[in-house]
This record gives sequence, structure tokens and C-alpha cells, in this order.
Amino acid sequence: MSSAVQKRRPQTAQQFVLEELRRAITSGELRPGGPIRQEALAARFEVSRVPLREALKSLEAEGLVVHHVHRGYFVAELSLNDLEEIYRIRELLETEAVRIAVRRLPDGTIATLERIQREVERAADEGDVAAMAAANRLFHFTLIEASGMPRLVRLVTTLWDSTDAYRSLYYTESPHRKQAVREHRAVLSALRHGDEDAAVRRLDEHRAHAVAALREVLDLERD
Amino acid sequence: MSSAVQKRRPQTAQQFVLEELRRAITSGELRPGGPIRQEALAARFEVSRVPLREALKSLEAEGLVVHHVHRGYFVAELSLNDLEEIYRIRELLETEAVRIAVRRLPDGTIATLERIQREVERAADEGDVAAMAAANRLFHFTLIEASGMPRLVRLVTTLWDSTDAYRSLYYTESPHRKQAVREHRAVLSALRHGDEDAAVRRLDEHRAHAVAALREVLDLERD
DNA sequence: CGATCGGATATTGGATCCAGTATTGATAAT
DNA sequence: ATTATCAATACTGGATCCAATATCCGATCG
Repeated sequence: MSSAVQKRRPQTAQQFVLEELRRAITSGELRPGGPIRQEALAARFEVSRVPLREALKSLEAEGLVVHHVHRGYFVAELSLNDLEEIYRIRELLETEAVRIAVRRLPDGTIATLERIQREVERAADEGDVAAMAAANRLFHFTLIEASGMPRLVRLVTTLWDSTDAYRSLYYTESPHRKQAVREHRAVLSALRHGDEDAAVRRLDEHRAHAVAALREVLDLERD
Repeated sequence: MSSAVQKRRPQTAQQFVLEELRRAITSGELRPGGPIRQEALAARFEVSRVPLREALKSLEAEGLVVHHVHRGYFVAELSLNDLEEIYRIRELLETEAVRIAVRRLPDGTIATLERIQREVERAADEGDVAAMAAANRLFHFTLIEASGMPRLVRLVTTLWDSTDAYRSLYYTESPHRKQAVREHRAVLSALRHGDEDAAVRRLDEHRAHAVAALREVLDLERD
């Protein structure tokens, strides 16, 4: 419905800072484990520390940053165990969302998904990692939001956010992008047939491949 | 070294305010839908509005309060739809937690659960609603925490918190308390036999009864 | 030479003050 | 009488200032 998404600057400083911080963290610009210097960031965003701290409290609740009393905020660092737990929880929640969504699939949803999928494939071909990540995310959430379960969607959103910095690693490699494209096509095919079980199975495989790739990457990075 | 452990008074004002606010909301002292007047609450807790606002940001992320720009915070109000969604999500997450927990049940867990269950029964007999709610919660979380999945536990915790104000309604009636006692016994029995499926089934029933009761209560309260 | 203590500095936590927005209530016009 | 207008008020959002705590680094002592 609302596809006219213009870059409206948020009304309050905290909303602005929240968006900017989230982008900085999920893009990896602020390194996992690194400290968050409030004075410096406030200056960079041209706000005082007050709205910055409120934004950080929101991010803390989402698990993007951690807070130590009198020592400040640090970008959250995820171990392999953490990642596996997050993906397992995603599996539980997304499976439910997709099952409900398939049963009540609103008109035009499949057409929308196909349109998004074309963008995914374009980005995959051109090796545009950022666009690939964005389109991939849009694909999944278009489906999940069709469940009509707002809290479920919100939980899944925070789970995706908390691993965004790691997911980008995954899409930098062309074979992974091609794999994701194939898997999306399989999901779409299942959806066209209204086959709930098949759709869930395809998505599970999709997720499992991502976890396996992350496992490799993190093992390599170990020093 | 470390000073002697006193009455666990939180180190910072926001931690203190966060605990007090959570208690005030989950106990129903602050009514669902009601506005949160920052100046008044800050005065009551003898802090400034700054730590109060940071605590409110945390509670917003947990879903205990909602925030409207330039209008302030309000205690979250849950519709029956919301409650049903929350219980459904709890079912998904708690089922996983319990399955994992049963497989790796640490020594002494069952003994601990039996001890807690005695407290549940005592509170149920005496009609001590607050103690009943506390012991019931402890029972469930002792089991859930045995899963060793910290994020899962955290999610389930926030889901419980967000419905605490409504759950108390449930335990005010003696038949409901007796029912809960019976259901806990059934869960314990399944656990003693290491029967994962049975334990999950019992807990599902336990939850379903709670939802049914809430449905009644909310229908009655409709005016 | 290593460990420990103590002060200087950096950084966070909190209070107060100011600005901007929403709400309220009174007034006026139809 | 009803509604629109607009000023007074209440409350939130944000900036600045101050206090409390941690960290860093050099001096001192074993």
C-alpha cells in the first residue's frame, strides 16, 4: 500500500539518533565489542548526550549494545553460540509467522514478492551487497508481516537487526548470493501452490545455509 | 575487595526506578492505558526526570509502556488479541526451552522444583495471590532457565512481564489456583519420568487454561 | 624489579534549566 | 446553543552543567 517512502527526517532527535546508530552498528561501521563514546557521537550527530542515551537504551533492549554501569555502552559482540541461538529462535518464530501468513495470504502479496525477488536477483548479479541485504530482508518481512501478528513481527525484526552486521559477511561471496536466489525461488514456488509445509521447509533450509556459512566465517576469523 | 552485600539497592537511579516502575505496572497500581506523568513520578521516587526517562525507554522496548511523541508515555493496554498473540509466542518459545531443558536437566533441578511447588501449594491454600504469582513464576523459570539459552529466557521473561498485570486477575479465584496446582504436579510427574513430550503437553494445557480464564475475565470487564 | 598506592584525567550518571508542542479553557462569531 | 479561534497552561524533548566513578600513569615501597 504505502510504497511512497520518502526520506522524512524524524521529528525528534532521539529517533534520528536511533536510526543512525542502528545503521552504524548493523553496517559494521561501529565494530562489535568496541566502546561507544557518548561525547564524540553526540557531537557527530549534532545533538546533546540526552537523546543519544535514550536511543542507546532502546538499542540495549534490542541487544545491539550492552551497558556496564559507570563504564558505558559497547557494541554487542556475538559468539557462535549466540548466533546459533538467535537463528534457532528465528526458526521457531518465523515458522509460525509463515504458516499463518500462507493461510491468509492477502491479494497481491505474491506479486509483491515476485517484484522484490527481481530486485534481489539484480543485486545478486551485480554484486551489490548492500542492495542484496536490503532486498533480501524486504522479501522475508513482506511474507512475515502477512501473518498479521505485530508482536511476532517485532520480535523477528529485532532478531534480524542483532545479526545484520554478521549477515553482510555472508553476501559478499557470489556463490552465497546465487544460493539465496535459488532458495527464494523455491519459497515462491511453494507459496504459489499454497503449500505451507513446503514453504516452511524451504525457509528452514535457507536459514540453515546461512548459519553454516556464518560458522565457517567465524571459525576463520578466530585468532 | 567487595563490600558486604546489603539490601541489593541498585547502584544507579535508573535501575532503581526501572524496578519500581516495573513493579507498579505489573502489579496493576498504574492502570493500563493511564498516562505516566514524569514530574510526579520523579518526585515520588526522588530522582530527576532523566533516569526516569531512561527507565521508561527500557520498558517501552519490553512493551510495558507505549510512547507518543510530545504526548508522553502510557501504560500499555492489551486487547484480547494481544494477549492471545503473546500466549501463542510463549508457547512456541517455552516449548523449545522445556525440550532442551529436559534433555540436559542439571542435578537437583527436580528437587528445586519440588521445593518451589510446595510454596506454590502453600500460597494457593492460603489464598495469597501475590505469593502464588511469585512462586508460580519461579517454578516456570527454574525449568526454562535449565535450557541454558539466555536469549530465549530473556524473551520469555519480557513476555511474562507484559502480562503480569492481567495474570493476577487469574489467581484471585480459588478454583484457578487449585487447577494450577494440579497442572504443576502433572508437569513434575512428567519431568521425573524424563518424558519430554508429556511435559510439553502439560505445560500447553496449563497455558491454555490461563488464556481461557483471561478470555472470560476480559469479556466480563467489557463495559 | 615488581606490585601497590594515590592523584590527575576522562567518561558516565544525574539535576536543573530552557524551548517547543499539545492540551485546555475561555471567548467570540454564526 | 454550537463551533471556531486563540491565548494560557501543562508537559515533554533537549541542552547544559555538576557530581560520582572508573581508568590511567607516575611515585613509592617491599
